[in-house]
Amino acid sequence: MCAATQEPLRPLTSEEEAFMRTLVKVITTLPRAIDHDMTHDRQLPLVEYLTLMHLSEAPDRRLRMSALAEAADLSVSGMTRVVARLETQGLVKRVKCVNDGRGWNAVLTDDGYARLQTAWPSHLNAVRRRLIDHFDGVDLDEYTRVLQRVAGACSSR
Amino acid sequence: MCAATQEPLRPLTSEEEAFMRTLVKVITTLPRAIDHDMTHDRQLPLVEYLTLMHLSEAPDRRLRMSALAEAADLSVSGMTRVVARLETQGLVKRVKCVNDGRGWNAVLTDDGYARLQTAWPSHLNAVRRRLIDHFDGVDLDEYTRVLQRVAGACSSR
DNA sequence: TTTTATTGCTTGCCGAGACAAGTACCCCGG
DNA sequence: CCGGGGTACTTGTCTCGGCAAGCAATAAAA
Repeated sequence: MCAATQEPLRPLTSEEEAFMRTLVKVITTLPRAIDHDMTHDRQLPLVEYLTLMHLSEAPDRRLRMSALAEAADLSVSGMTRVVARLETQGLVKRVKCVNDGRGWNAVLTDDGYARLQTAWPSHLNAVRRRLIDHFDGVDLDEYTRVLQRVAGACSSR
Repeated sequence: MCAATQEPLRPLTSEEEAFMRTLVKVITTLPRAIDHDMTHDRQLPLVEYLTLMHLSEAPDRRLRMSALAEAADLSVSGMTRVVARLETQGLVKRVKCVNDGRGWNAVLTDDGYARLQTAWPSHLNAVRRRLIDHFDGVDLDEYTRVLQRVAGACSSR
C-alpha cells in the first residue's frame, strides 16, 4: 500500500530529473502566461474562455453542469461558480432540464458566442507564442500520444 | 499591441489542437495527482516538498526568501506563507541576514532534512507512476530542450 | 548629515476552487 | 401511493496564493 515500498527506489536519472523539473516550470508558468495574455488583451480569463469553448462545441451549445465541469477539469461546485460569473455577464444562461428536474443545462447565449469569437484571436496568439511556436521540427503526434498516457495515469487513483 | 492583429490568424492544425488540449489536461491533472499522492502518503504537499528540496540543494541549506520564491515559482508573499507553515512544523527556520538587515534566510532544519528524506520515496514514486513511466522509448533530452524554450517564452512579458 | 528613493519581506484583503453539507428531484420497492 | 436511497446541483466554509499597501532597513542624493 505504502508507495515507498512498492518499488526499489531507483532515483531518477539526470535526464529524467532535468525533464521533470523543466516540466514543472512549464506547468506553473504556461497557464499563468496564457491567462495573463488573455485577461489583459480581451478581459476573458482562461477558465472562462475554455468553458465557453466547450459549450460552443456541444450539440445545441448546451451541456449539463456536471459534463461541463468534467470537460473543463473542474469540480462541479467550481463550475457552478464559473457559470455564475458568466451568467452575470450574459454569456451563458442556465436552463432547467426537460427530462430531469434535478439537472440544469448551461447554454451559450448569442452574446457568449460572440464573446468567444472576439477572444479567440487572443487565445490563439497566446497559445502560439507561448507554446506551439517552440515545437518546430518535432513530431507533435508522438508528444500527444505520450501526454495522453500521462493524462490517463493522472485520472486514475 | 492588440494580439489579434499581430498575426494573420491562421488557426491551429488539428495536430496542434490535439496536442494543446492534451497538454492542458496534463497541466491541470498531473500536479493534482502528484500532490494527492504525496499528501495522502506522507502528509507533505507538493509545494512544501519542493520548497524543502530547493533549500536542501542550496549552499548551507539556506536561501533568501526572494530566491526561494523564485526557485519555487511562487510570489514572494506566497513564499512567506509557505515558510510560515513549514516553520510551525519546525522544518524550516527564519534567520536574519547578517549582511543585510532587511533580508531573511529560510534555513532547512535537521528535522526538515529528515522530513524531506522521508517524503522522497513517495515523491519519486508518484513522479514515476504518473509521469516518467510513460516516456519509454522517447528522446527525453529533446523534450527537455523544447520545454525549456517554452518555459523561457512564458517568463517573458 | 538629513532627506529621499529603493529594496526585502510581511500583512490585509480578495478571488478561485475544493470538499462537505444541504436541497430538490428522480426512481424503485413495497 | 408512499417512503427511502441515489443523483444533480448549490451553498457554506476553508485553504491557497496573488496583489497592493505597509514597514524596516539600505543606498543614493542633496
